[in-house]
Amino acid sequence: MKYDLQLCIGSRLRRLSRIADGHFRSKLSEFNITENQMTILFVLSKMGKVEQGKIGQSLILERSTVSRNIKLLEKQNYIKRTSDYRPEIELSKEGTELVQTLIPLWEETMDELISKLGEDGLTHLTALENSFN
Amino acid sequence: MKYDLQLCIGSRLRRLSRIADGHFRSKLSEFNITENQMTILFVLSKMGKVEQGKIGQSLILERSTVSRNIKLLEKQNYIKRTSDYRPEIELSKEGTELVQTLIPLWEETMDELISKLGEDGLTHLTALENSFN
DNA sequence: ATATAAATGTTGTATATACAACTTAGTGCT
DNA sequence: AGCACTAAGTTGTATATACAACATTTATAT
Repeated sequence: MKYDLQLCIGSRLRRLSRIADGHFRSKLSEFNITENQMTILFVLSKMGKVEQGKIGQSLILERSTVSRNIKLLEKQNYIKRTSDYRPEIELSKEGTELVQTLIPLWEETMDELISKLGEDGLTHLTALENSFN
Repeated sequence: MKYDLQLCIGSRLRRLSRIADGHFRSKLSEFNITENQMTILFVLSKMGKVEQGKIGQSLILERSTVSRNIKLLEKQNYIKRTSDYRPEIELSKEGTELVQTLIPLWEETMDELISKLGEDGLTHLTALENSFN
């Protein structure tokens, strides 16, 4: 055996992502929103009015994942979209307000995680990302 | 804004895990097996005959996830389990053979990923894990 | 020994993700 | 204009995951 099976990079990253998600999710329990949807709202908050496809490009999410999330967010009136086949998406007033509510919670979670990861943690994470690109 | 929204540790780890999974998955296309199931088979290969719950403890997987995967693996005769309420699980002959087939493919993928991550990559990953524990 | 509590397994529900198939729209070529 | 090609959105299917509800088994307390 060249490597120990415990070293599997796939299962380790899956686990890390489950842990991080759990932290964010625990802050979201009172909102009818998932971590992933929060991320999409944040991206929209940054990008303003954009084609749906841009969201996936920005987060490297599959088209279908974006499509379904957009539908869920629209159902809750957090986003508006034009009726084109390739719609343009933007936050609604409610969505903008929700983002303002979520940001402090998100920041708390980031504080929590960064205090766990330590100063170097983010550096390690960035290093991993850079090598994967 | 205390942090840039792009820094979100949750979405970044989700993305890293999607990338790594993609590498493993591309090697598994000819097998009727997922990355996660492969990991479970590998754990069983290490642990021998164990209670189902030990699998989840080892991989930090939810009971329900383990339960469903065990069912899928049993359907393909890769594992055997006792008929108790808390069954003991072990690889079948087919499962053991599959593991032997998968190990070289898994090693190739690990080589690929490690060549991307570089020497320090694994160190970074380990550092992240240690701080999350 | 029996009742209660704790641990574990299963199942239902909802989202996340990948991938394939299909739809629709836009582009370029002739 | 008409046709082929491409890009993007949607939907279906299957697994991954979380969480809740429920079932079963084991442990504990009296």
